[in-house]
Amino acid sequence: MVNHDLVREGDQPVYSFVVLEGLIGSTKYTGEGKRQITSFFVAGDIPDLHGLHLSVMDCNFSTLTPARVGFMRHDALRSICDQHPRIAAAFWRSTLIDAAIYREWVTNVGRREAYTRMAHILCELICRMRSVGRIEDHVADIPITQAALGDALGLSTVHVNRMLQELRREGLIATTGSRVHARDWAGLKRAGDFDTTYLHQKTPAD
Amino acid sequence: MVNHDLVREGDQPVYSFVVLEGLIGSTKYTGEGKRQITSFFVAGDIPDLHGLHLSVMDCNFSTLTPARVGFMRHDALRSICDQHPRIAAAFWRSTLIDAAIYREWVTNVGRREAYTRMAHILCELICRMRSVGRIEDHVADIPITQAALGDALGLSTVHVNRMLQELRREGLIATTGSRVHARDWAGLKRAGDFDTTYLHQKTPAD
DNA sequence: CGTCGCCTTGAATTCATTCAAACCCCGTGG
DNA sequence: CCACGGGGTTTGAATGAATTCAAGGCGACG
Repeated sequence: MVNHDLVREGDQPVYSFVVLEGLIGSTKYTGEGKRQITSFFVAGDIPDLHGLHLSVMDCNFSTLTPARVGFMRHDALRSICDQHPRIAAAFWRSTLIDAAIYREWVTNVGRREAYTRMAHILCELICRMRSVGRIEDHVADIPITQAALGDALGLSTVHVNRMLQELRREGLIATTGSRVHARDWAGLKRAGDFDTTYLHQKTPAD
Repeated sequence: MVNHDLVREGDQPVYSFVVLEGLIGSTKYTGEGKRQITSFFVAGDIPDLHGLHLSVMDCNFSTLTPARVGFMRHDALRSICDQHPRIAAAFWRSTLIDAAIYREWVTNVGRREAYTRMAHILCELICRMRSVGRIEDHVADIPITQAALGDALGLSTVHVNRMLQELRREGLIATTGSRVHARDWAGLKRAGDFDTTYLHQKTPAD
């Protein structure tokens, strides 16, 4: 159920999919076999809309937690786009926000140190889950492994573990099982050098 | 002329622009003031098409070398898109390729070590310049500073310098002034763990 | 009750940064 | 014509952040 590839690099899919439940990641592998998660996708997102206009996949989409998705044929999507330019524009916009998130990830991985990076990604996850109603009282249910977090942050599992400990020690988060509780949201944002602008949320859930 | 911001984070521009000459970078700054270049744009590219559908800029666009650009009003572009769905689709496709490049950059910065990372970015630059006819005999004229390369790779200037030296020592590249010569293209691609797929070039210039 | 996956811990190592200084090329002005 | 600066490159040494390796613990599940 977890780490299941829905689409693979090199594929030429005729379907896109929408996330109904769980967490999906777009992933790439280096020649050395190291995995990088390049973005998360939460309920409501359509991760691989780019397949509509790019014939060959340049990344994989895998489940990071148990998940449910719904598939949609490309030809159906295309005819919807042709007939309803507003929807086409909305799809386009959605892919542009994905790109904005990728940009932020490059910055996060390239220029922030591990502790800040960790806090930042938690902020993003919480914001995005909140905007689709998956957060209650700053508590997010994210049954993602520390290894996966490492793949998203470009860090080793061991170091992810230490950074999480430090965030707990600082009183910024608490974890019980798969739940992450943002105990000090303002502090977490500060620690993560986090600014929601890049998410382009209509209601800046903050 | 260099390091000139054409557009700034937070702006709500009414123009997009096309690169006519030179190298443009999309950049972001962390709270600590560190710069990350999240992508390059070469002649023919339209870097900030996303401004068409996202009202506020989440990154800057700066010149990395002396450059010439041409501006285009958003309302003009929008009416072109409305009247010519084929052009709209081409624009959309172009932004999707940008996103694919961002994904690769996340991977490059997150999971490849400095030497490989450096080789990889040179491969990308050379491929993209070649596809728009800016390369003769594997020689690229890229008057970009090592500091800028560092900002693109998430590395310090000093380390960029050392990695370039190593690439020279291995006989993969030669540099004279601002010219980079890929002396051993196959070797450089191997060293950079480089696969052109993500560039989605129609004529895989390789 | 044993096993498997995931989390945690410590110590040694490595990769990359930082700091500081020297160098080089090139354009400018005395 | 040469001294002067300035931006960019190069070098070495010391430091630091994160990885790797290896082992142990913890909890869920068959």
